[in-house]
Amino acid sequence: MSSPDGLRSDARRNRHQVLDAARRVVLQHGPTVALDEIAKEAGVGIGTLYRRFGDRDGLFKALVLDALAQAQEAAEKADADHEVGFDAIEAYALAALDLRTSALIPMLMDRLDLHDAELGPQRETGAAVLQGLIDRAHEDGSLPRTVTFADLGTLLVRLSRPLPGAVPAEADADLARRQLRLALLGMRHADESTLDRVGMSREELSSD
Amino acid sequence: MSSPDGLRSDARRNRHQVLDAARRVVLQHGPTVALDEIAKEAGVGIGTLYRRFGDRDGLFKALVLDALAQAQEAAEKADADHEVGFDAIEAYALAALDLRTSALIPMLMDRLDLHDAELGPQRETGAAVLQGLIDRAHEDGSLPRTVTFADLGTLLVRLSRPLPGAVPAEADADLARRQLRLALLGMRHADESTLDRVGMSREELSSD
DNA sequence: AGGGATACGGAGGAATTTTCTCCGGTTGTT
DNA sequence: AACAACCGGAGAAAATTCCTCCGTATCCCT
Repeated sequence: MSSPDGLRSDARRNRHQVLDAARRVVLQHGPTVALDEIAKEAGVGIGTLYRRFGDRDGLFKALVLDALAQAQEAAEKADADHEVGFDAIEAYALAALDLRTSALIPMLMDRLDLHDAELGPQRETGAAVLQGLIDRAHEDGSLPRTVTFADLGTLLVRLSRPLPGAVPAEADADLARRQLRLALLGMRHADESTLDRVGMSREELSSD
Repeated sequence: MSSPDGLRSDARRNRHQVLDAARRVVLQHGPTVALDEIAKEAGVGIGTLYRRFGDRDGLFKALVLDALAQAQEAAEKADADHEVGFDAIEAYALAALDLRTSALIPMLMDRLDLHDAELGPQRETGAAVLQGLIDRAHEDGSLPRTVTFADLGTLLVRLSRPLPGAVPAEADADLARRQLRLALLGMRHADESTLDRVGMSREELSSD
């Protein structure tokens, strides 16, 4: 037991494979997919999945925690690396697209306990970081104030979901990046003829 | 029996309600939803659904045929109404967003028989009309040649899918329209710094 | 308004799918 | 080498979904 998590090396490897497979499969088929499907995609027996995660909700919680941590790391890096607010947003958005976190979380929303002691705060922090990037870009004038959290957040959700049908992952990712670039270009130059009013805030998006 | 389809008035009304409900529910939950779910959303007994459509594939075929016809009508109107190619595309895209046809068809793809005598040609024609709009916009210079069928088509797919999670339909549609406007603005002004190469053609998208 | 044809809802048994435990065998660690 | 940790997946139990059938309701024509 040379590792901090107390897992044997094969167990740790399998754990990661399951988490990776779960991300792909859930994004593709939604939160009701059979767990066997995930195990198969991970190249692992179904018993291994249950042993490691307990049940469906346990797996999903681990999945979201993992994804949130990666996204937050990307956001902090983007924030630190770029002087201009808009450039930080662009860097973060491209990274988030690869992780696909933005789509994963709302897809699992109704199966997740948002008052969970770990999940709640982590999720709150995750959203706050993007909000921070947007505020900065508003303030330095690199992003029009009509473009808001809801616009950017849900754009990432839409672009992060795999296309329905049998589209190769490579083509899908390539198209998503192109579409992100186009939308960002649009955002940068949006005036009142493009968007006739200010978009929704973070609060409006989740409550209303 | 005063009607051409030989249906009684209540039967025809129910048929439409089922088709409408199916569109919403399939977009939200994918092609494997329980048919009971669709019947419930339509406010109709499960027996009525089976009586009218035979089975799942029968329902889906009718659904796609219906959606394709509406989309084609919208495309032809957009084509006729606008002098500039780009404007026609914009008009069509906004209409298609309301219909959500673009997402529906790929979602049902693997359950559909594309060699079906009705489905095949109708689908072919549907795609050809959008291709025609794009060609026109390329030729009159209102759309950069780096932006292709795959870019526009899959953008519409992504924007047409309802957001995952419990987002009210009204907010979802509003966000989708904003995002479409932003992306179109980006497309209009895309140069080689935004898109470094030409996108995929219709053939490349479906085969590769 | 009456009568026949058409259509409706949904209960419930059959069929399918999904869950999740258990244990004989394997692999990693010391 | 020896022990503990881990693995795969068969298969019984549970849950879900399908889809027919029939007593009742609605429509449409005369």
